[in-house]
Amino acid sequence: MLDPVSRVRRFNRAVTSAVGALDSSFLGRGRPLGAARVLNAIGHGRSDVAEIRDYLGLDSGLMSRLLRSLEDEGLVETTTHEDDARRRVATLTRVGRREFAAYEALSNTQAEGFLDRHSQRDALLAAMDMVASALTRDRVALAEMDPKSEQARYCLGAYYSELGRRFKQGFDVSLSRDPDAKDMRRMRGTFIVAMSDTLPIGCVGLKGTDHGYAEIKRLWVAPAARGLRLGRRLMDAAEDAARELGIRLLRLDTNSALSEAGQLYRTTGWHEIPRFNDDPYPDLFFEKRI
Amino acid sequence: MLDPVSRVRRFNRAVTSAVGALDSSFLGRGRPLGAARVLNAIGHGRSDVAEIRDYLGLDSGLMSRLLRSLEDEGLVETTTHEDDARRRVATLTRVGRREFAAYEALSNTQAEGFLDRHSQRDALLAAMDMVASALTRDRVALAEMDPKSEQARYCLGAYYSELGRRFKQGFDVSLSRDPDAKDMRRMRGTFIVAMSDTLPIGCVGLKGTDHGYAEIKRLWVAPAARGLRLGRRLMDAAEDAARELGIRLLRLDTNSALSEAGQLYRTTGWHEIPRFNDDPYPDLFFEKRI
DNA sequence: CGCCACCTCTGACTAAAGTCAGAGATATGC
DNA sequence: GCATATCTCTGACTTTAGTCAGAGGTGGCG
Repeated sequence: MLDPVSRVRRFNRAVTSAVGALDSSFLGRGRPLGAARVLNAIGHGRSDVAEIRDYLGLDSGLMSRLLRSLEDEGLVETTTHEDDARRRVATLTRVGRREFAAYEALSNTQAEGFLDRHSQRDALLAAMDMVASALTRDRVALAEMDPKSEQARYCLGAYYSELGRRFKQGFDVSLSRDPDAKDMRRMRGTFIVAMSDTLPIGCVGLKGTDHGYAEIKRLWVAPAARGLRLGRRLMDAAEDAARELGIRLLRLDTNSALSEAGQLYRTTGWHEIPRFNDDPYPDLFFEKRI
Repeated sequence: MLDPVSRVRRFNRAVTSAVGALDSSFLGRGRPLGAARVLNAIGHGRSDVAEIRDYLGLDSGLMSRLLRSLEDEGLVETTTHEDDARRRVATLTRVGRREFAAYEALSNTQAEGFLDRHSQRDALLAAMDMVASALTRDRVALAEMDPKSEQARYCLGAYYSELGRRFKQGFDVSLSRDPDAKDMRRMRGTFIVAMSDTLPIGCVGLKGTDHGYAEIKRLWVAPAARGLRLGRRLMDAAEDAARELGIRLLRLDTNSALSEAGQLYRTTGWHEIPRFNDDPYPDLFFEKRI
């Protein structure tokens, strides 16, 4: 009843029945689940037939038939791919977009209804983020993004507000040496975001300098994603990028209040060096030759 | 991407694919999912055929055939119900129990594997408890239980350790007026536990006294279950039980550090009264006429 | 150009799940 | 005791999902 494995299994039972309910609400629109899934995949912007097939794990014969049935309903049109006439591209018709919107409304209403009934929304959402991140850990994708992109800005905002919570004296970006976005773009550096499905759950910046080293900046892992060893993955990716750019020496600064980070650096080949900048926030400085 | 509804929907996508994986691991034993589900329902103690059918949401014809196929495999035996010869009762054979154990092992290994890969186990489990409680809130069952039962003792242990965390001076049961179990049993009082599936998520005690009133004691809601308005449900159930027992006046003591509790009492017809005992921990005293 | 790889589609299947009506046995209420 | 309801089971379906082989067109490369 109370051991960890039973708790996981209780969770499994709870979500199995919830998923069942979700599926059957989708059947309410008079279309088999398979066809509904294809329609929704197209609605969410997947247009290449092979990509949809892959995403939904369908056999090519089955996929073809499902697509045909959606065409017969007048929801979908297929054309051949511009660059490769073997491939087909599916798009929603006007009617199809309306039908897709109806599915979206169903999902949104369901989600809102679930949240509205709960009076500790933020805690519940945080728990859902954590579980979802753990369940999809193998599908977390690291991608280089512009440091001004929406995803990157979300990560940085979350990072700053976390520093504000964890530093006794709070945190004010304007007092810190906020790295210039252009130093975290190729070919000077890069900015990497970890995406779990549509949610950014971590980031790291590699900031080029003119002093013979590059700096690691803004390493952040969302609270919901801690425990997935994502910090290490992000650091590895940043180092790989640095090597690609011909960088041989890395430095970083951090604060002893961020104990997990210090722990990570110490166990991955970094060693402490004396202060190398006058930023007021950091009190620990590291270097690594790669 | 970042609004609450998207986060819920990301969670839905994550669990949908996880549930799919869980289902297909069950197919590994060479039996269709329907038959495996029936076998497992029987293994988990559901024996009445109508009850299983209801639980799994199956048509009676389908249920009958699935049961027949399990009988043909030699896994299940059916007999007629003792009290009602129309009903049938299914039990596992020796082979059936072995097969059920294999499914159990599969589930347990899967759950352990999931936990083992995560380095923040406790946080993850707490999150899973919270999500599971929210998803199954309509199936939370309040049941009167003996205050010495395993479930009750679990709740009380969790309650005491939470008081220890929340009171500045900590909490030591032996210093408090720990209610005698026999005062929280019918006909003097009662003890109610809220069960979500197999997990106790809340409790409340009604303690009979010889002073013309009964006391509400040990109101506790698991952190994972907060936001479900379970405190109110438990209090209502305790009041109902008090009425049944002919009790007209209720009292309780609490501590101002437990702000949610105080809030609940004030909004549900209780009013503050002077201290009526010498317990060192409470600093707030309430009364309610029912 | 020829060959091979690749994508999509169709035909021909199977398995699993689910539906529906009705038969047969048994319980329940008047 | 009889009508009616309830439970299980069987037969006869349908729908959905999924598999497999092969046809026919296209792309890429020597």
